[in-house]
Amino acid sequence: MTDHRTILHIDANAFFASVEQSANPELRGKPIAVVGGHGRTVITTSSYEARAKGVKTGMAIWEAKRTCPELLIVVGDNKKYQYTSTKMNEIFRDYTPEVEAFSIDESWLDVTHSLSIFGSAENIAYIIKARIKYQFDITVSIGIAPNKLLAKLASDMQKPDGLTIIEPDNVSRTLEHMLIKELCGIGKKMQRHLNMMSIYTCGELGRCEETRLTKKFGIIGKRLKEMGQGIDHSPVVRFGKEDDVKSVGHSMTLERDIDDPAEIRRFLLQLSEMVGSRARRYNVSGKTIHLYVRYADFFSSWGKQTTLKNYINLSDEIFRAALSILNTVDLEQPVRLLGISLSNLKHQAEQLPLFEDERKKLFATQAMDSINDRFGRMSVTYGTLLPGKEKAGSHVIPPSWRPDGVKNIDVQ
DNA sequence: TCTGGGGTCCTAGGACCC
DNA sequence: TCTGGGGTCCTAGGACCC
Repeated sequence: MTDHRTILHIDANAFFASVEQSANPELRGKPIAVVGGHGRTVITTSSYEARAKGVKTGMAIWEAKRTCPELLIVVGDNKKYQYTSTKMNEIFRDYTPEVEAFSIDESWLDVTHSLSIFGSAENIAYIIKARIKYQFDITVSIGIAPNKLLAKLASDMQKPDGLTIIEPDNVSRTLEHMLIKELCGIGKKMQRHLNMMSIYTCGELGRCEETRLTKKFGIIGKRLKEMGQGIDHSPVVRFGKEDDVKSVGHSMTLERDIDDPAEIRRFLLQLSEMVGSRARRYNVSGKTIHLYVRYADFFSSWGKQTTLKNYINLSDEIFRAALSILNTVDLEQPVRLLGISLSNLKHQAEQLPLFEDERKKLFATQAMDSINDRFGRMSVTYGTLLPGKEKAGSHVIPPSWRPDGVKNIDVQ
């Protein structure tokens, strides 16, 4: 069995910051940072000019400003990023239908069957770079390799505006001295465990006795050895062919820590509406509700879940379930963050409820959802929320956001 | 005014059923 | 009055990714 694939991994450099600089000439060439719109936000992305001065993702604004006083702060605009990402992926699909969006700013392309049309993978990469630069004034780093693991590794090797090719007969030479943490899938903990086994490089990982790895890590031991050898058979999964979404959730860090039960309930209702409206938009309902609380000290937190008999996706049903979880707990500290997610999902058959009052409720919900879609989240909501002035603020969507929505469910 | 938000997958232990 | 055991569903928690 031969695996002669040619895979591209395309990574937009400093994506959110690049989009902002592209949209506003006054930001170009300057250190800028994109942040969320609320009080306790952190740096989501920063431009290369800012990174050169020590600004890093995850820093608090004051911290970043201390590192780089001339830093320009830009509140993120999700719509722009979604639009640009979707358009970029349309460009990718000019070269192969096999395009998989890994996140809002990263995609894999399987160009194996496009090579005869476009000449070479390198050629495709250069054309894509030029088109993205011309159309959006954004640079991308591209990796070309025989599989997804290596293509992603390659795109990371030169930034920004890089193009790195790992030829099949060059794989072992490339991996020999590559540190294991560079591999997608090996994080801090795994790195520490492997280091304790005297494994530091991919070369060492690939040569490690498989039984030694399976003894320590169980089922993934085999996979780890393969990763060290640069083996990866996972396919590029094109748009619309992804697995169904497994959960829908939202969380928010509050502007200030709160302990007033009524206030906590208000935020839970708001989260329930965010989760519910998205579930309804995807046409899914779920029967497991998970409530997550982080306390004022930041370090202590808990999560509790409950599974219902019925599948639900109405905001007030989600709210009631979250509240029933909360009622089983005595809060130990003021609350810093609240989160709700809905899982155990199934696609919902679209059918009208039998009874008049249920139909009315459904129509009311749909009307509310469509108004919120047009005029922004929470334009219309339940009465309990109205007196409150505090809202979640505009959250910057995370890079894990996928163009065209979440996986399968949003695509047609 | 220290430290965001959205996901997936895996494991371990208990309940319950046949 | 021993101690089976496989399968499924559930909760809790951790590691990883962006």
